[in-house]
Amino acid sequence: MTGNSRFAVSVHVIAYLAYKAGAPVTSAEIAASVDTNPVVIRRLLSALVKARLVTGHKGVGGGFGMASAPANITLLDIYRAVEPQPDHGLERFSPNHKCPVGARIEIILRTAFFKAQTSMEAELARISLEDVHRQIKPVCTGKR
Amino acid sequence: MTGNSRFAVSVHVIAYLAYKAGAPVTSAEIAASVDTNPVVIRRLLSALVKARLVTGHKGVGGGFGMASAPANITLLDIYRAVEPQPDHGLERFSPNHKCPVGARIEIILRTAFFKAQTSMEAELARISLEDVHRQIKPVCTGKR
DNA sequence: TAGTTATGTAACCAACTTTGTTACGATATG
DNA sequence: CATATCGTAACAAAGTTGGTTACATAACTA
Repeated sequence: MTGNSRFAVSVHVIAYLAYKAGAPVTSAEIAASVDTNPVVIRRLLSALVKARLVTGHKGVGGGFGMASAPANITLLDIYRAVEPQPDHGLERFSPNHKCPVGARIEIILRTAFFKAQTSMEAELARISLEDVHRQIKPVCTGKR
Repeated sequence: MTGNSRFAVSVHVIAYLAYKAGAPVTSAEIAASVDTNPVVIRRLLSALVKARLVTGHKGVGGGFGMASAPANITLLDIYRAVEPQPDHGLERFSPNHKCPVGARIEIILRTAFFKAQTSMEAELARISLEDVHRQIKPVCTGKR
């Protein structure tokens, strides 16, 4: 049970917006789909709006909607919008620089983590919201 | 300050063992290099011994040492030894399955996370402890 | 065998993170 | 003006992490 669910929930949220494309969707409605509190959803949507992935409107008849076509949004866009830069534990890692190992290990680890992270992000960039949406649609339309 | 430092510290620990190759090294000595408590080091070493990356001996003249040549150990071996399988937040994510999005999103996310994780691990597998050791050695030997 | 050194691990604590919740102000609609 | 909705602060409960103490176990030395 390590880490947080912000990214997972955010993908769900945007997938829901794509699913309900057109009409504005309230945080309460999305919360019902995710099974959580509307404030949790609004917190994430706040970050997604700042990243220009989503638009939001207050007041009667307000709610949220996609800011662009699903084909133009990747999972990496969502990941970057809601997750801080991972530090892989280097924040709380300050070895003894008087030891040759302690003096050099940080830059070595930074380099390794950067490669690993870059590779992971490239994989997320290969998946678009359209890919996600395509796997949800059939349940509602096809099959009769 | 997200995540933990187990992997980072573990790489430091094994790099230190490689650096001190031959003689057994105590948890207290490693702790001085990492700048933490010996128990923290022994906790990680316990996992590394179980993964057969490291050997340990009790008693006078005891301590830890590498179980194989640095060329035969990759960062992925260390990662798997000390980190649990990441769940990317799916553990605490149980959407409403009555909603078509909630019903399908879990498997979609699982697939995406698996690809991302696999890609990241492949990158860690490309870095051996010998690569790490090579970047530490020069400080102690060369340059005169 | 006694004394010393070192590991193995349990128990506990403080600090931090994460999520859910209440509350309330701001804003848009009609 | 009344209502719906967002935006965000404040707080609590539960879990994670790293540091610390404590002590049992094991191995070496004399």
